[in-house]
Amino acid sequence: MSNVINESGILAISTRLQRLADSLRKDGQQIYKAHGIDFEPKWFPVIYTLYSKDTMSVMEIAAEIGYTHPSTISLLKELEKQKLIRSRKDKQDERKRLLTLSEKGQELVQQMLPVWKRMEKALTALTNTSNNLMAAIAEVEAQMEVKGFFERERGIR
Amino acid sequence: MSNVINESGILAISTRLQRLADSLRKDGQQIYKAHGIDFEPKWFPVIYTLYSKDTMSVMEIAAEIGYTHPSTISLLKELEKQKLIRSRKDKQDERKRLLTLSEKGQELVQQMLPVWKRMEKALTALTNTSNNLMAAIAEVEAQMEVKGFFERERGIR
DNA sequence: TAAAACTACGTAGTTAACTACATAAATACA
DNA sequence: TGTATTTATGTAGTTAACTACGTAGTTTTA
Repeated sequence: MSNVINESGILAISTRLQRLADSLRKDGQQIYKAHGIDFEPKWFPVIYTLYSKDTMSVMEIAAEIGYTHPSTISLLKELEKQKLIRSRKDKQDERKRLLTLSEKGQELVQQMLPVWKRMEKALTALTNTSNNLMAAIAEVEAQMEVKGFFERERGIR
Repeated sequence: MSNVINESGILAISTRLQRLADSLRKDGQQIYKAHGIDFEPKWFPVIYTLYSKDTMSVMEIAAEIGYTHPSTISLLKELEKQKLIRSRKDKQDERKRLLTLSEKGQELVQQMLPVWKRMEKALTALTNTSNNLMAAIAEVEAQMEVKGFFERERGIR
């Protein structure tokens, strides 16, 4: 599979990253299902953020999970439909909408905590090879902060 | 940025991979534009494959680049619209459609070759940290072949 | 203190992949 | 040899992110 793409090497890195992300997300979906939990992997960043921080506005959540606010809003809509979160207007600033986990959301998190532990173990086993994937991602993210791909290419003599 | 997601660690790995893939693809777009080249990063796998193998059918290309055939077909459509590739029916097997680079496509590849070299250098500089990202991806892909995320989670005691 | 600028949120439409299903040609087999 | 199966391609609709743009509060400033 993918002989030419492997040969073309690093130029196809974005394709490879995408593919890996996809298959991990799909397996995640299957795992929740296998545990009888009605939860989508894409909801994790929002739910985990609200579990950690209790109450946040739309923009704060978006910044925290690193998504744009429209993407965040559509996730929040789904989560409200699932009754996993609740929202109310901020009395101090009427522009803001404050989000919290609902009772159902908190119960679901409690139910998921042991599954998250198992997933962590499985992912650690999967990715703890001689070049550690999580570490590599963090390192590349740091390199990008210093100087992005675009700037680097421009600087090649 | 993304404090809670970094804390939640490996569970958000698919989100992190996705985000990295996205920003590299976007920078890629900018780089082509900066060189006055009318080319989308997503076209790279197909174009590079046809450049290497000369003539291939739809299914062969899909298998080669690791995409589903509908995704491949829609890429091929765009590329035909751009007149970068040409297609003809296979005389031996009337079901098959054979694709090749057009003259314009071959010229564009020649124009892109030096840019690809520069991109390779920039990407190598960006990703060659102590945990090498390309190596890490290859290692994790190999681990997934042995045993996927789903099977591993199921096996946790 | 009214106008300008900014911030928070929302909607519409796009993108780039996917799955599910349909059709036509080629091949296998009863 | 005609029917069933497989293979190659195509279409329709979905998904999960995005950008662009609009509106309504809040804050700054002339």
